[in-house]
Amino acid sequence: MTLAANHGEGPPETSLLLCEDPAMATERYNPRVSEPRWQKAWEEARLFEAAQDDARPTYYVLEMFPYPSGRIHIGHTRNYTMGDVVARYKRAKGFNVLHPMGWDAFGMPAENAAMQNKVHPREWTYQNISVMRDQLKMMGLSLDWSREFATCDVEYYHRQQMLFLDFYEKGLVTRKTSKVNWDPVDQTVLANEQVIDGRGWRSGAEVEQRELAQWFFKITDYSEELLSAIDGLKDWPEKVRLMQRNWIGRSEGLSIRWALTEETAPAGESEIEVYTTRPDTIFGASFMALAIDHPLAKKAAQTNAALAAFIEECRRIGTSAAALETAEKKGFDTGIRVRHPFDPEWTLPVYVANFVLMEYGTGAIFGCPSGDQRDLDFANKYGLPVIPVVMPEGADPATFQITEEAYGDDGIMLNSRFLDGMTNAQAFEEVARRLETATLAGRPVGARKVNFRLRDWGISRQRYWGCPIPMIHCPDCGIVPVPKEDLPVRLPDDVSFDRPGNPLDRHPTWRHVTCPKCGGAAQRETDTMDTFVDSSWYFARFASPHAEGPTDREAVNRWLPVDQYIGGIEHAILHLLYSRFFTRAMRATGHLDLDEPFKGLFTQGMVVHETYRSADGRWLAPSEVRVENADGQRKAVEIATGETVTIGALEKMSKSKRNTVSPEEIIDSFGADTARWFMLSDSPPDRDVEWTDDGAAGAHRFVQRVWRLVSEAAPAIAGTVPQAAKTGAAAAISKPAHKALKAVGEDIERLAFNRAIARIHELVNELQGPLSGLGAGDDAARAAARQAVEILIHLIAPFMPHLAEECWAKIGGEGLVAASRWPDFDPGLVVDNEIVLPVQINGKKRGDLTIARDADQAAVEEAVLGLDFVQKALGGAAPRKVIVVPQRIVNVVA
RNA sequence: GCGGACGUGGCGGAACUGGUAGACGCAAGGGACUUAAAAUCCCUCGGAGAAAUCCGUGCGGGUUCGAUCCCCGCCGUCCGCACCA
Repeated sequence: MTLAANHGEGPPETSLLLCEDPAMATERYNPRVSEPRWQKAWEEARLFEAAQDDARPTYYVLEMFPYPSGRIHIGHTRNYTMGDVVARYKRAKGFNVLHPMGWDAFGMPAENAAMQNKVHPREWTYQNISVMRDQLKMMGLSLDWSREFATCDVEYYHRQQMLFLDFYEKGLVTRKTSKVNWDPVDQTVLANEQVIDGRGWRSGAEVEQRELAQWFFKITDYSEELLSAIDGLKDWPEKVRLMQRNWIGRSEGLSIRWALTEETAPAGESEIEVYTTRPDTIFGASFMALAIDHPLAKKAAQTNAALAAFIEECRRIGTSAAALETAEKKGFDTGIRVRHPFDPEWTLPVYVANFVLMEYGTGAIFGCPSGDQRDLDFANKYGLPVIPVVMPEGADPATFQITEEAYGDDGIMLNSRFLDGMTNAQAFEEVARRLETATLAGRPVGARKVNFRLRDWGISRQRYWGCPIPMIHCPDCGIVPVPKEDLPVRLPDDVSFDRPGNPLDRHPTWRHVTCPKCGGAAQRETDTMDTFVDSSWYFARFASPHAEGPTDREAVNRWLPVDQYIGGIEHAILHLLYSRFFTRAMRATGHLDLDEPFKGLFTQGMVVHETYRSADGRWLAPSEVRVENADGQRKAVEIATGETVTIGALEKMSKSKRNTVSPEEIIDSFGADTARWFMLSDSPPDRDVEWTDDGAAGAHRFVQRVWRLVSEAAPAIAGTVPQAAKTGAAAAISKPAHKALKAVGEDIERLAFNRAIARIHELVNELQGPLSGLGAGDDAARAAARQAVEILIHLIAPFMPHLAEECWAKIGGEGLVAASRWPDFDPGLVVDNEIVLPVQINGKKRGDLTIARDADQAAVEEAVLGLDFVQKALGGAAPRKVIVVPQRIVNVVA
């Protein structure tokens, strides 16, 4: 049955359930009544507001804040539930917890909505926020709403403009003309990170290359630091650390200056500088290749019409990044020749080639066909020499050849004069050493150089709904920053969205200002900032959301770094790298005193759901489908038509595939606790979880089961003083409770929520019997039961906070569970005096041995050899060996 | 092409540092209660076998008293980067 088909019927509301004894009739737990009640109680007690003047140790847990798209998605709720479990647990452990929430509220969907629905982006955004805030509140999240802000609040972007000006003063902002990724549909510039397979990440349109003057943050100033500091991020997933390392892309090589021959050099040119990571292969060089934008290529084209035509053709074909990736490797011989740095008699042709990138290295390469497949293809196409210079160890230099497949691995040098016989690593050093001391025009020919793949961060966006860049263009003074006292630069309200492009550009008055320097007529910068800027420091603003400056330094230093940050893997590079840069830039400008914003990072999996498709190809929502189980086969039927539906793969919930289940539906049917519990059970939090109605129903059964267990035990334990029992029958109550208490705490610390949940299930299974048979006379059992129930309530509280409060009230607990301390386990109760040791014979388990926990090795060995099945296996012979792993296992080798 | 992760019952998964493989949940089957249903409770649930027992963590080897875990070689799935010189 689908969830929505169940909707309405739902679980019985407050029906009375008849138990064996009518006097014990237990009302079903009704989340629809309980959950709002406890949410109100928490809010009134202001339990989740983090105090600045609190001596307890701080703990900052943060989930990536949502974009206010309109409704909370189920993926959000899983993310926030994880953070909430941590927040509630840490609070119970005595930490002063900061767990804030805000809105990543600038961005294009608001403008798209404005264009489609004639609604102002501001109105659309704040309306969405209001809806989504209510939805989040229904989840029972322990958030500090007093710190809430949206990045489109003028109070927030005002401070962001302050930061921009500070960064500018510090030299961390530049304006440069550069080739940018232009999205022709959204009419805006995209960062490299926003181009996926040559297409805009949002519009899906093929991205074009354009030359534009843009504002950049100089993230490359921190390339080395951002890379090396990754080693210190011990509580980050290895996967993310690796992705960041690859993205920064450090390589060590040599830059080499090649002299042009005098007779072929264009006027005023005398050399080409190339960057290589393989200087060892320099004797395998057979051509040079320049990017089409390389200054020398441009110069040569001035006097060479055919070359100019070639460059123009490449530019035309190569306007989109997608085309670049599939384009054939093509080159054009410029006629220019260079001299080999180790042999002035040896000259090489200089080509202009469409595959050389101006943005990386120096925009020029030397081609070594034998060591690089792309160079080999190029050489074969244009009939250039192929000289093998590196061969696998053990190969014969006399016969080793390269024809169709290049050899790019490590090996031994050949055909390389003074390098022959060296390893390529030795040859690298030798070439570097010699070229560093050789000179050309009075300067060294070669220089060791570290290169990075990372580019500066272009932040200009030709959009309205973003943070205005506080700069002014004066015809006389040039670029002039807006004086800080003139901030904020507010977005105008009266804008139109009837055309694509930037409404700020065509606003009648907004852009016209007087120059702060000369007082003359000047123009405002109409670009706004990339929304990734907004999310690069919001975590710092939460520490002091109402501070006059961007941060209150004392507060931010106190709370940061974020102890546990939780979000999707899709932000492994962009958002996290930008935030790491921003933190450093804010340190450099005196806004805080730390390097790394996020101490612990956790990337959670998605919530996925089956997809349903009708015979005529329509996607069907789960609520439109009934799934039946017939002869062990699952069958889906469209409710409206009765037609059979194809059950498709598990996919991320999406509007297009219609495989969504909304948080409201779930809360309506089962309550927030059930949703929270289900989303964290079964699947490990870093993996995807499949939303199934059966699973949700199972979680709800458990909610009711806990409620029944506690409320049925309540009469027997009300007014009883909790007391653990170490011996006797009551120990069967205390021991599992304390063991679970220890294990669940450890599991939450490790974010192993699925394991914690399994442990709680076990505890309930173990308590079921003893608690249902509680006699009035047995004081020890009642005291132990009281304590075990209190422990159980504390264990479920981070996951199912409303149910925990209801249970707590039921047994007459004082105050709120949300405000109470996590109980301490008794170490004496989590170990048993007698243990059951598995006994193996030749590595296979053949039986058990029950023995005192502290029995020494000899005693264990003796007892094992006395066991019937051991003696039988040995057949009277002495064992060859007996391995006793203390408190683990015994292995008898026969 | 480069880099990485993963592969365990019908399903999601557990198994800590090399020490009882399958915890816990879901699904399924059987039973109890009920006029009936729902709810609840009990039992079964990797494969073969009547049982003893044997086999079993993608496949093939290896190390070890002992391997889901470590090593070597394959196969498969997923992810990231990708003309990076």
